[in-house]
Amino acid sequence: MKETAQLLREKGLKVTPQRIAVYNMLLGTTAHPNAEMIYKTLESTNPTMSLATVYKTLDFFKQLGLVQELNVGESSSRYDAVVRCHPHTVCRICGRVDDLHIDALTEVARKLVPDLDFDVECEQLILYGICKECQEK
Amino acid sequence: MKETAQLLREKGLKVTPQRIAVYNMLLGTTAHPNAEMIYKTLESTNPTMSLATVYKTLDFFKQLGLVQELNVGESSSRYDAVVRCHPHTVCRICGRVDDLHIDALTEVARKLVPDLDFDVECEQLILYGICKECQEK
DNA sequence: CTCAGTGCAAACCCTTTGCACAGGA
DNA sequence: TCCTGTGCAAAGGGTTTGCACTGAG
Repeated sequence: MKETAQLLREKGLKVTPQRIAVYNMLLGTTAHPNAEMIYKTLESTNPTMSLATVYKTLDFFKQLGLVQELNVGESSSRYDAVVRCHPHTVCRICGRVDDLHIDALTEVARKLVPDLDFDVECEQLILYGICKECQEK
Repeated sequence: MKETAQLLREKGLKVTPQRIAVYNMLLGTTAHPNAEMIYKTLESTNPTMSLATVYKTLDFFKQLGLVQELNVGESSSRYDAVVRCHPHTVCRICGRVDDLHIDALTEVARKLVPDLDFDVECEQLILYGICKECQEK
């Protein structure tokens, strides 16, 4: 994708096939993959890609604010190209992680917080439970 | 503490000095320590205690619902003897983790959720930001 | 041409596991 | 006594690092 290359270039970064591949992969999914999943997905199209590069690239994007790291209690981190704070649901049966597009939660959290002696930069809401598919089984 | 021993006994568990020590340590702190911190704290009073036992004990308590595992994005998990779902603040400067006793947040989250095809069992809200002490520096 | 990015393997950290011994019930 | 819990050391999984090579600018 051309846009990704341009985005990186604008930020003054070197544009490499690996970086483009990782970022595009994240843009094209809502599955909140971890490094391993990203690596496996890109393996076929980018045969020389290494897992270490995936980690380095993700870390790099994170510093730049292009990518968000998400920790839902698993052993490995998941990644999201949507960097705006937003709530997630995590199914404890199948493990799927979904976005919740309910701004109200974030707004309420923000309103209740000013009384605290705490300067909130980002609020992370995770709902643990059972997803629709797993309920039906 | 006698209560801890009794609590364990009621649940039909063996009462060992290690289990009592770990549970009491968690009851007596609001610092949300990780396994390493618990181990270091107990080292002086329980010289034979091993880190592996701390892990095993914490895992055991978790299964029993006596302790809650908390993941705030660090490499290691933190633990809390308060098992009721409640929000936390995490300072990105000093790393301290504090409890937030604002039920309203949880209630709002619950109210907004029924429309979803998702059966929520526990909502976890983490506010990332800067604590009072770190703001003052 | 230069220097940052990549790929590999080794190192690293946190956590779990296997196994013999110790100590609660 | 019996069996579970403990402690040690080794293994395990995810992530990071060191270093020589590659390739983008």
